[in-house]
This record gives sequence, structure tokens and C-alpha cells, in this order.
Amino acid sequence: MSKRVTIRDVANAAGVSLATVSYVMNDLDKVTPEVDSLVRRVAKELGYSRNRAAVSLKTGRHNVIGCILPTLVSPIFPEIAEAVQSYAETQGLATLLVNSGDTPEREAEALRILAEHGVDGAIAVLHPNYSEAGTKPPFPIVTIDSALPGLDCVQADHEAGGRLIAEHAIRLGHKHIGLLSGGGDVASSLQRSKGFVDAALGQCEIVWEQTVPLTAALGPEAKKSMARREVSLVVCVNDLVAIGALSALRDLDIDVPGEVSVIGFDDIGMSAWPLIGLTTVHQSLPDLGRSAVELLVGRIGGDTSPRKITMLPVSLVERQTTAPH
Amino acid sequence: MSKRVTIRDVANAAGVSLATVSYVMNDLDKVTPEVDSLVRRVAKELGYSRNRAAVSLKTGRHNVIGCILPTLVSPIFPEIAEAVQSYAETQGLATLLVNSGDTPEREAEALRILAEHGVDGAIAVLHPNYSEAGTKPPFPIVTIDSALPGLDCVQADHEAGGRLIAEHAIRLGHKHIGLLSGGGDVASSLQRSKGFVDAALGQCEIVWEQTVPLTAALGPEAKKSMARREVSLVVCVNDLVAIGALSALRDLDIDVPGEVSVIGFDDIGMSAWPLIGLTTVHQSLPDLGRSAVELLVGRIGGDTSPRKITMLPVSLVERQTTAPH
DNA sequence: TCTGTATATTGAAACCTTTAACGAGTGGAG
DNA sequence: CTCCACTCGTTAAAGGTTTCAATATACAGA
Repeated sequence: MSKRVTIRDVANAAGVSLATVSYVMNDLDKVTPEVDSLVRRVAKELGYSRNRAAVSLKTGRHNVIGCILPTLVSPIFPEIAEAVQSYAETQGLATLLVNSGDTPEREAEALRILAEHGVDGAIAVLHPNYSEAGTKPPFPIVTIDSALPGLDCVQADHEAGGRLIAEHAIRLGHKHIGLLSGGGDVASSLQRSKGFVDAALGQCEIVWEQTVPLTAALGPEAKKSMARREVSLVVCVNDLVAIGALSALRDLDIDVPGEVSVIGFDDIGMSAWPLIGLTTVHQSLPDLGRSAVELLVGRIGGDTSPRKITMLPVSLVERQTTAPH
Repeated sequence: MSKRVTIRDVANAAGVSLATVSYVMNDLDKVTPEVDSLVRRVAKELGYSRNRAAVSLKTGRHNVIGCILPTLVSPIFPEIAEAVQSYAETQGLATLLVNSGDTPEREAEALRILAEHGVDGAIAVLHPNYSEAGTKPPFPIVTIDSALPGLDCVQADHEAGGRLIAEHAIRLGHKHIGLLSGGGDVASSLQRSKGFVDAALGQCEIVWEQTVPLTAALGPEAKKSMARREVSLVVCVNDLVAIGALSALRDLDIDVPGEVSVIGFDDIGMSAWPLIGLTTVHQSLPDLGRSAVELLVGRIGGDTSPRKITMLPVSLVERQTTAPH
């Protein structure tokens, strides 16, 4: 292993002082063009590269942010991770990924890891009862989709999405609705339902509502509700659940969208596949990641303005799982 | 902002020297039990946590590995990322995620970023013509699924998987096969095809072969091949392509598996969904990530044995898209 | 009591960089 | 000719940790 080449080696080789090399490498134009280019040339020849650890130690900045997600094995989190990483990269920030498994304990552990590795800030999708009790991390946090007291939050406008669904339902003439909603502890799910219910009020009747896990495997009670054929539209808390519903309806030999329409939320990649063709509400995950990083960069830069909540627009995407009643 | 508490603060508070605290924090049992517990207690009281930057500076180790993946928006990479991160975490390593977009240039950029941030090593899914020309990174790399000269590699036994498919085809009595394969520049795709072709030799006829992009959207020529109805089994390079094939066959009103059987490779999560129920070859992504990290940890630890290629076993998963001819 | 040895603890250097403070030249103004 | 202001470059300290070498302590053997 050849030893690292340091700023000192460059300085010696170029016949200047350490500080001069440092100034050149940091683009502070404190040196004459000749010296500047000399130093640059020597540095390149020697294959010099900054020692990040030394820089971090000196400056206290690490140019790394953390990204805490419950899991990556699920349709939307990878897209968030990718968006965060890509945009962070443009800001000269690397991204430390940790998954929290969605339990408060693992979450605390994740934060501890990030603190120890000295990130400058973090983007996190947090569990609804994230407690600030665990020693407050020494860096700013921007949450995604999880508005928690005191923390900045970026999220899609779930309520507006719910309203879009209601409007669509009304336009297509659906009167009897089934609702597959998430648990009461998932904030976004509640907001989606609220938007729908508010806007549908008086125009549609919610015949039944089932709380389901946010996966593509529908439970037996939910399936039973659908088998009763009392509704002409099933509104699902997200696309994964909607796909579960499609699957269940096929098992029950109920035609979609002939007999029953299905609508989801998120517009995950596969919803657009011809095999699925799910009508849904689109949210831009790249924008979400980008906004979160932008906000975080501001905080890292010292922005001390009050807590910010950013709402991103959503839109309805009509595909083949909804039809007029 | 309260200033960081350092090893020196702990030493002062406990009335011992810096060195003693350091020995305690590093579990080198050089100190008496009393002093040890005293220091630990004080450290906890003060909320001391190691300054990673300082440690890195001193030791040259960073306890961070990089993970370079072409993208996260695709079924298998997120699972790899999650497996890598989880196992790395158990080894006290944090994971820096960078996506390379699968072009050699972005890949070089990704490596540069990792080098600059001073990772101890990297796990990477690399482009087939990754060039070592670009200055060789100063840390060990373990590739996944991309056996490149000089680099360690961990991969599923794609050839064996191909053979499993051939055996399944023969068992079911399929004589006329269509092949949807990846481009010639995807090593795993070639290995899968080779395994299949070798084992099917003389027992099945490959009526047509189409090279397709590795997405769920099938091109028009591939679709045309299927429309000719000359084959009773379509063997796909991966599950995504297989799903594209299922979709195309449905468009063509060709029954699966009644008229045509379809088989994939990878066993991505959604292949198990009732709506899809794809017969495929399973590989364990968690094992893949774990093995890669294990190997990398060895290299970081100074293992200088010759290049290692690790093959992981695969297995056939029969679902609803294959039937006897 | 003294010497020798093993062990517990300490002092201080080293890791590499940034940056404030300083010094040596240069040229112009009074 | 002196003094000032300015520019370009240097010196040196600081940042938190690890770890070698050295010291202090305790204790056993003679």
C-alpha cells in the first residue's frame, strides 16, 4: 500500500507552504495565477486528494447527510432514496442510507449511527410516534410524509389527492363506495381519507370501510366486503393495496372496471404497466426528495426560520380500472 | 448549539488521562475494572460520543463502505441495497449509497465520490465495460453479478438457474421454445442463456430468440414473435421481462399457461403476487448482499488472497405460469 | 531493606487540514 | 526619502483521537 499523498507532500514538491496549497485547493483566490497553476499541476502529478477526515475534523462539516427509511423493499421508498441521493450529490453531499424497520427503537438506533458518523443533517421517514425523548440528534432533520412536532416536513398534498378521487368518483357517477384505508397511525392515510370523505360528502355513500395493512395481500374480511357487491368503486389508500384489491376481485370473478372500479394512490411504477393499468393519484417522488434536500441544505446552512411544511401537488391519472357506473 | 463533548472532557471529569479514556472506549482491557466503570459512567453522564472524523484521521479507517448501484428504481437493486446496509451495520459499518445510472462515466464519478469521502471499501454492481483505466480506486471493491478482471465477485449461479429452467421445460414436455434474452453485454444474462441452452440441447428447439431491454415493456418485434404461436414456452431473462411477456400474451389473447407457458428469473417480490404468479428461478438477495459484505470486510481487514468468485445457489419456484404441454 | 518485574496510568507525538495572524516585499503618495 | 496600504505567502495553532514510550505503583523474592 503506497501511503497517502498529503498536502505537505504537494507543498514540498511545489516549494511552497502548506497554507498556500490549502488556499489553492479551496479555490480561495489568495494566490497568484502562476503559483496556483503550479500547485495544481504538482497536486495532479502526485495524485493528491483531500483527506476528508482531516477536513471534517477541522471544519466540523462532513458533507454527508443521512437518509432514514423504514425499508427499501417496497415500491415508493427506493424512489425517494434515489431522488434524495441524486439531488444531494449535486449539492456535494454524499448520502448515508440506514433503514429503520419502522419501529421506534430501530429508528433511534439509526439516528445514533448517523450522529456517530457525524452527518450534517438527515432526511427521514419517521414512525408516527417518534419520540424526541431519545436524546435529540445534534443535526437538523427534515421528515418526509411524517409531520411531527418541531420537525420540518415535506409531503404530497394527500388531502388534495383525496379530493381528486372524490371528484373523479362523482364525475363517473359512483354512489356506493368501499374504502380500503390504512391504520389510524399512518398520517398520510388519514389525510387521504379526510380529503376524500370531505369532498364526497352528500354525493357518495361510503358503504363500508376496511383497515388493511399496506401490502398487496388483502385480508379475508376486506375480501368478504368486496364479495358482497354492494359498491361500484373501491377507493384504496395506496397502489399496493389497490393491486391487492384487483387481485381479490379477479379471484371473485368480479370484472374491473365493468362491475367495480378501483382507484389507488401514489402512482408507483408498476401501476402504469399494461397488465395492471391502475387509475391512481400521482405524486412526484423525485420532487419530494429534491424539496426535502433543499430544505435540509438550508437548515444545515444555518436557516433558523420557524418550522416549515412543504406540500407538493398531486394529480389524477386515469387508466383502465375506473369506468362510469 | 452546545459544543461537542470530547474525550478530554471525560478525562477531566473522571480525573484520568486522555489515554485511559481512549483505552476504555476501545475495549482494550488495559485498565482496572474500577477505572473502567468510572470512565464509562462519566462518559455516559456527559453524553460523550466518539468523533468519527478524529478517529478516521488517526487510524485511517472510516467504518464506511460504499454501495454503487445502477439505480434503485427497479425490483432487485433495492433488496441488494437493503441487504448490504443491514449486514454492514452489524459489522459496525455505515453504507454510503451512490447510484451510477449504469454508464461507465457515472460509475467513475461514483467511485470518485466514494474515494473522496474515504470509504474503506465498496460493493458495486458495475457496468460490463467498467474500465480500470480510470484511476484505480484506493479501496477494495467487491462486485455483485459482474465478474470483472481482478475484482472479487459475488453472484447467483446463473448457469445453474438456466439448467433448472431447461430441466423444468423438459419435464413439462415443451419442445418449442422462445427466448427473451438480455443484451450480449449483460454477463448474467449470457450465463443464464448458456445454462439453459446447454442443458436443453437436443431436447428442446429454440425456435426464436429476441434480445430485449430489461424492462416490463416488451418491444414490437418480441411481441410479433409471440404472435406467431410457434412456441409453447417463453423463457425470459428475468422476471420483469417475463411480466412484459405475460402482458403481451394477454393482449394477444393467448392463454397462460394453457397455450403458452412463461418462466422468469430472479423471483422478485411481485412475482409471488396472486395477480402474477410467475414461475421463476429464485435467488436470495439477502444472501447475496451478506456474502458481498463478508468478502469485503475480509479484504478491508487485509486479506490478500487471490481473487474470489462466490456462487450462490438458486432454486426453481413453480407457480401458475407454467403447465405441461 | 533493596532489587527486579509486572502492571496501571500518563505524557506527548502524530494523523492532515484549515485559518487567523503575521512578515516581507512592492509601489504610490506625501 | 519616509510612510502607508496592499498583495502574496508563511508560520503556527487548533481540532479529537490513537498509541508508543515512559513513569509510577505494587508486590514478590532475596
